[in-house]
Amino acid sequence: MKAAKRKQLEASGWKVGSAAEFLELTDEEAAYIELKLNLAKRLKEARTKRRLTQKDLAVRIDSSQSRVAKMETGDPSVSLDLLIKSLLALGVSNNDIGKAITNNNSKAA
Amino acid sequence: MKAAKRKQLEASGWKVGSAAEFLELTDEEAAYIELKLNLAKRLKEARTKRRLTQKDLAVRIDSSQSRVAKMETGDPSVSLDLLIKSLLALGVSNNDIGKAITNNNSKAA
DNA sequence: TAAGAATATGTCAAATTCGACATATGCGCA
DNA sequence: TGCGCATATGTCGAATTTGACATATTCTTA
Repeated sequence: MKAAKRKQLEASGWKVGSAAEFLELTDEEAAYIELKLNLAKRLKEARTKRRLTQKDLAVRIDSSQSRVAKMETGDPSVSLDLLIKSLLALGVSNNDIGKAITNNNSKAA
Repeated sequence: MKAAKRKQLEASGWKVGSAAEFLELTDEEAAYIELKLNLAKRLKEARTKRRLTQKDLAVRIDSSQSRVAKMETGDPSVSLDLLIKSLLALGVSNNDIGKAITNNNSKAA
């Protein structure tokens, strides 16, 4: 795994105890995190495009600002369920959600 | 909402108390269910293609046959997290997961 | 049709994720 | 600099999802 990706993950709330521990991520775990971060990014885009604050969105989905913040940083404590339900609440279609997952900035799939 | 879709949802484990209650599904709820059923379908495809039983898959993902069955029928008690982690465990890529969500058999998005 | 294998359904205590709250950090701008 | 607003982080009891188990149903195939 590349250092750049590690940085991305760390910056996104994934606590990495040690380099060794980090490198023990299986492909499956890495794919899961990547998928989650793609959705997180799409959520932030959708929200800011609509000029809503995290608090605004939180009210819409009966949640809290802190949970929205965690969603957008891909915090391990948030589920894909909540992320996807939030995207739907913002009017993002299933098609666009699928595209957000498919659109990987990385080189390989 | 069309009767055909209602049938599909009922056949997939979504208990519908009454027609009236059913019709109160918001677009958002309908989209969520559709997305989940798309993943459920893809999971069953991936598993059967690999000639695994539900029990086989359950062992791989440290779960149980009954939960795999619920995943494949789109049972309300299973999260998108579990569904997606199971797909990844079968070697399905993020790209293919995105496509499974995007590939809607329905007319509109 | 009978028997066995695979899948589906219902329930429950344990584990995880939730919203809420407090509080910290960042980010303009007067 | 200091103030106001937006976002991030840590924690907690409540709510939801979990694997496991029992059991029912469906599918094969002999």
